[in-house]
Amino acid sequence: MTVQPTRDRRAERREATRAEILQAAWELAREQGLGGLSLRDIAAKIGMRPPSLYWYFDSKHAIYDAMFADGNRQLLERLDAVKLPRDPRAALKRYLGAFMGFALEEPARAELLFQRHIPGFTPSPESYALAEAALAGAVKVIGEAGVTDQGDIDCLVAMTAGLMDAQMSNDPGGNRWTRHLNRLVDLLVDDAITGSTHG
Amino acid sequence: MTVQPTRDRRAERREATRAEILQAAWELAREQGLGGLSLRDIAAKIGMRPPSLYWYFDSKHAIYDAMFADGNRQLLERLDAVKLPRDPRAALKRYLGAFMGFALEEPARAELLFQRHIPGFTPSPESYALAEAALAGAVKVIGEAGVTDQGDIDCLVAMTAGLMDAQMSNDPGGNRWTRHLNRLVDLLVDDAITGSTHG
DNA sequence: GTCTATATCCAGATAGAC
DNA sequence: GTCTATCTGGATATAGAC
Repeated sequence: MTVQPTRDRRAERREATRAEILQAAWELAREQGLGGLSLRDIAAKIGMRPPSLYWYFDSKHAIYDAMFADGNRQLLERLDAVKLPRDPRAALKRYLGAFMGFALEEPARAELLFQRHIPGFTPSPESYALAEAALAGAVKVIGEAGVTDQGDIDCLVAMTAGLMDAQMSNDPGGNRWTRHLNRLVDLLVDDAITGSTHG
Repeated sequence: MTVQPTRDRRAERREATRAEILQAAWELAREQGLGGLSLRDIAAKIGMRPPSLYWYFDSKHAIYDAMFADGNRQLLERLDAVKLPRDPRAALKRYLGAFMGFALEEPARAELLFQRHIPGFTPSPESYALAEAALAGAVKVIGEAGVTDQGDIDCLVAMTAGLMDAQMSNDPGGNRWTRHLNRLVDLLVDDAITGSTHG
C-alpha cells in the first residue's frame, strides 16, 4: 500500500487562497461599499483573472456567504472575549456596548451582517446559524440581568439597533447616539423588572 | 399681437405623463424592490420605449429624486391629517404611531425615504428639504410633550426607528415590535422630564 | 413626443486550452 | 490552478429619423 501523508498541503494552500480572496473582498467592500463589489475587482486585487475565482467559490453569492460567516465568527470571537463584570446589569451594558463597537468599527461588515440589502443574497443555513448563535449570546446576558419576557427582549434589541443605525447613518465615528446606551438600558431593564413583578 | 391662452395644455400633459411614469416606478419598486428598478421595466409598464423616458426625466437618478420628493410629500400630508388629541403625551404617541404606520404600509417607500441604500443617489436639496420638514414636525410634537433636550429627542427618534426597522425586517405585517411604541414613549418621556427637572 | 438603432459599459458565468 | 476567449444578459444614455 502507499503511505498517506498526514497533511494535505494542497488543501491547505487552497484554504489560504480562499482566505486571500475573502480578505481582498473585505478591503474592497470597505473602500467602495458592499454593493459595489465585483469579481473583476476582487481578482485584480490579488493578481488573478476573474474566472480563476470560480475554482475557489461557486458564485459571487458564495463569496458573500463566506463573508457573512466570517463576519459572524469575528463577532462571536469579539463577544466571547469581553470581560463581563460580575454585576449582571453592568455586564449587559458592557456586552451591548461591545456589540455596538463591533458594528461601528466596520460599516461594510455591519451592513452585511445586520442589515440585509444585497439583492438576491440569503445566507446559507450554516452561516445563518452563526448569526443566531450571536443573538443567543445576547439573550443570555439579557436574561441574567433579569429580563426574560420576549417583548422586553425585543425592545432592548430594537433600541440597541436603533441607536446603532442612527449612529452609523448620521454621525459615523462620533458618539451622539451611542452615548445614550447605558441610560436606555437602565430605563428598559428597570421597567421590565418592575413590570414582571407586578404582572 | 397674438392672443395668449390661459392654460398651457402641453405642460399639463407633460406633467400628467411624468406622474404616470412615477406611478409605474412605485408599482415596480413595490413588486421587485427599489434596487431592481430599471428604465426598461418602467417604460414597458406604460407602453413606452426606454429612451422616451428621457424626454421627461434627465436620468434615472432624477426619477429617484422625484420619488423621494413624492414620498416625503405623502408623509407630510399624512402627518398633517393626523387628528392630535389635546393631551401632548397622547398626541406624541398618535403622531409617532402614524409615522410608523406610514412607513410599514409600503416598505419600498420607507426604504427610499428612511434608509439610504441606492448606490449613487443623493436627494437634491429641494427634495431633502421636504424630508427635513417632516422631521421638524416630529420635533415640534416631541417638544410639546415636554422633551426638548437634543439627546432625549435623539433617543426618541432612534427608538422609534429601531422598532420600525425590526418590524419591517422580521415581521412585516405584524405588530411584534410596533406594539411597544406607546410604552417606550412613556418610558423615555418620563425619564426625559424627570431628568430635566433635576439636571 | 416617441420611435429605432446604437453606443458604451458593466456584470456574472462557462468552455476549454495549457 | 490559471489562463484566454467568449457567452449572455443587463444597464443607462445618446443620435437622429419621423
